[in-house]
Amino acid sequence: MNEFINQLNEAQKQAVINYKGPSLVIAGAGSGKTRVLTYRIAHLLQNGVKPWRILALTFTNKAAKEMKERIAGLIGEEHVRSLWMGTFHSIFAKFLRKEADALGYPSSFTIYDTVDTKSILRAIIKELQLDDKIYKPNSVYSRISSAKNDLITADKYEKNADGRRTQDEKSRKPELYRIYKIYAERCFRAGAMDFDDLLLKTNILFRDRPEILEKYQNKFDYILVDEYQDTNFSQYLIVKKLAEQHKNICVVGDDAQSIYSFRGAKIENILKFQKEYKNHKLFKLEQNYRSTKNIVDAANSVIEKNKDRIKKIVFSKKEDGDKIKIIEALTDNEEGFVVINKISESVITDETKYLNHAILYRTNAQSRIFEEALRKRNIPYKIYGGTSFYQRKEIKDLLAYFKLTVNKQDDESLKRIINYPKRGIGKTSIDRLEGFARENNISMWEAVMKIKSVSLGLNSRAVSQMLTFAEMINYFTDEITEKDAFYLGKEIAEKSGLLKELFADKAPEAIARHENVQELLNGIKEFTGDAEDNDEGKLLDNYLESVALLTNEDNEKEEDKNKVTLMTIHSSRGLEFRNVYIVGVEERLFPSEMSSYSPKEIEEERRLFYVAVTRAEKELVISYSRQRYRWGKLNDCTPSRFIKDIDKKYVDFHSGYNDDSGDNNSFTVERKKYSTFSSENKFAKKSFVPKSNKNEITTASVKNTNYNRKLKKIDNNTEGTVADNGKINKGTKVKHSRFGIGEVISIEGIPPNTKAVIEFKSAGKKNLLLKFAKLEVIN
DNA sequence: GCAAAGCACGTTTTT
DNA sequence: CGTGCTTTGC
Repeated sequence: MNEFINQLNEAQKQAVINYKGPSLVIAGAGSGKTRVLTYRIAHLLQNGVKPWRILALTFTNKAAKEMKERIAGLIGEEHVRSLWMGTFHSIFAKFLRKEADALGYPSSFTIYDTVDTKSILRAIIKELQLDDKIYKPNSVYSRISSAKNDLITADKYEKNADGRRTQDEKSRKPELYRIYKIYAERCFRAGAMDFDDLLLKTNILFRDRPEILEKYQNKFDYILVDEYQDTNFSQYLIVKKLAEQHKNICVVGDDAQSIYSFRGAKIENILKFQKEYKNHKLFKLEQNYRSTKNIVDAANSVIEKNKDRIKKIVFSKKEDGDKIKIIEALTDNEEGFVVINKISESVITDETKYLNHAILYRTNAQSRIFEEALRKRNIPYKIYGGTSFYQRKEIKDLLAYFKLTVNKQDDESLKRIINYPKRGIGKTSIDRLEGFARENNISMWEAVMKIKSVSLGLNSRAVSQMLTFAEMINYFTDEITEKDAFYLGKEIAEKSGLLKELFADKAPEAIARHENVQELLNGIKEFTGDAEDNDEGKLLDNYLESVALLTNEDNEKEEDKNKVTLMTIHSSRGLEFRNVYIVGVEERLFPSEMSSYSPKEIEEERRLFYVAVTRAEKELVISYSRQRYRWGKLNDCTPSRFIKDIDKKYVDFHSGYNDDSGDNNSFTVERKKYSTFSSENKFAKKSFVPKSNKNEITTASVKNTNYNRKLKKIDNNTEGTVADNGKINKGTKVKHSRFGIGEVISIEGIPPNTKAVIEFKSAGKKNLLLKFAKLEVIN
């Protein structure tokens, strides 16, 4: 009947065409899970189901976007537009705005991210005069988050409904429930919800307002959930309630790839689906289309060590392929060089392109070393994760202006910007304002409105500045419906003085910040498109809605295409690369030290390792180091137990790790190569880079990490002071305006970013960039 | 009220 | 080792 259905194997096909009633699709790694989901939706649409009657829930924006594109490719874009497809958080945020009234919230409620939440918690802990060494904001946060995900409200928590208070008392945090209570009240009063609230409040809404639940039950004929093994209790219950009416629910997932229990995901949800829906259909996708036999079999041999799992046999019909290479390095730096050399070799021999390579690590902190090594070799790369663009100070500042403009109750935003840029409103003034607001149960904004009629002992300048500030925000608010998001956003950036502040500052980091703000404005421009001034859905509040739940850049840029990928294993799930390098595979790092006490958590770490292994199509390299810096201290490391979990017949040892493997020579070779390159470094082997545009390659990928931000600083200022590099070599005696006299110990990097390590007589060892350091050569 | 300097703390993983 | 927060000194 339908052409595209014939592209599927039998199991996939069955999972696509049996769309009535509840179905469980267990999808092994690389077995075409997304394919089944997208074809199933396309099939539904072709059978006359209206797109707006389909709800498809994912965990990432990226997954939703990709699926939309693929469905559009199958049956045309017009069908896709009105699909309800998105993350749990974004879809239910939309519903909550519509139904906000029923919960006593404004429909323009603010969404707090983790950083906002933590800073509020920190403030509450302080107010309650609790010891923040015992009540660490991080652990308090995760405690509250976990309660919310289990649908324990602050009231229930106080009543000790599920024994949480007892637990807290045992761990000497008896006051936790009070923090939760105050936090919840404060959010409510500020008209704000955090991530977990978006799900919790949806549940409360469905519980307390049956007629609203019924409306949404009737709204959707078909419900699909991706990565079902990652749902927490709150999400599980939302899905269950929504599906009650029609029971056309299809959940897709893989218990072997469940890696988010730390944030409340319940692997049981997928395990108990079969009991819960008696007449369900079960589909198992077991053929892996991604990887060679060796890789698939090796992965199987690892996951077999886990007890908790649904039995399935993932298999590949591809060639056997190369064995997995295990590489030992002596230091973390060497690990970086060895891995980057491998990539370089593969690309030079024309076997692969940069985009075929991915470096996967357990923690974001590990990325730095690989960035450095890549940069030294002028290899283009992109980093995912780390501090998101939207969490940068300057971005949060501007967004705070937007938020306050839309929602005046938002105290957090007000505090953030009332004196930024500087208006002469000091900390004491703000504290008093806040104290007054709390005492009178009003928002800080309302307190400003009353500031003239009460005496808080503030100086008159602070008072008048506060009023001017409020006037400005009011002016912005008046414009919301008049101007589109881009126009108003730009106006706010200018009139607030924020752009000016950054522009006036010639410090390199201020320039980078200025550019970031410009980049945000570009993003708004893109959002607004070519819309006329007050088109529906193109206003500032609409933009805020769309941006609140974006964590990482979802828009891959054209220039980012041919680059080596660096990311955590968590964010790699669902992706595939020809060559994969799993790095830092050491005890206490992977598995993480924090999970090493509980067998359950070790199993989760093993699943994580399984995810990493199954990302590779053809070549897989696993590396570990014997020594590694941690918190500035050098530590000895041992290879991870997971390496031993792989059946030996799939593995090639390139190191002395395994004494009986016999061949230690190849590793010696690796190490020699590394030292050769590192010493020749200053001659910059540019021929390795396809287009020789120097450091711009890395500049283009400037995005996330702080390290990257520094790169950006440097590249922005190439016209700064450039020292005469030619004269400065190893051994040269130099004089620095601040550090005094010293001697150059070593030089590295490629001009104009040549770096020197200099030992100063009084100031000690310093790492300096020659183009910035005004050095005087002395004889 | 503001800048510079000192110090504590952190590393899981993310919507 | 870095970052960001708090304290200190003008």
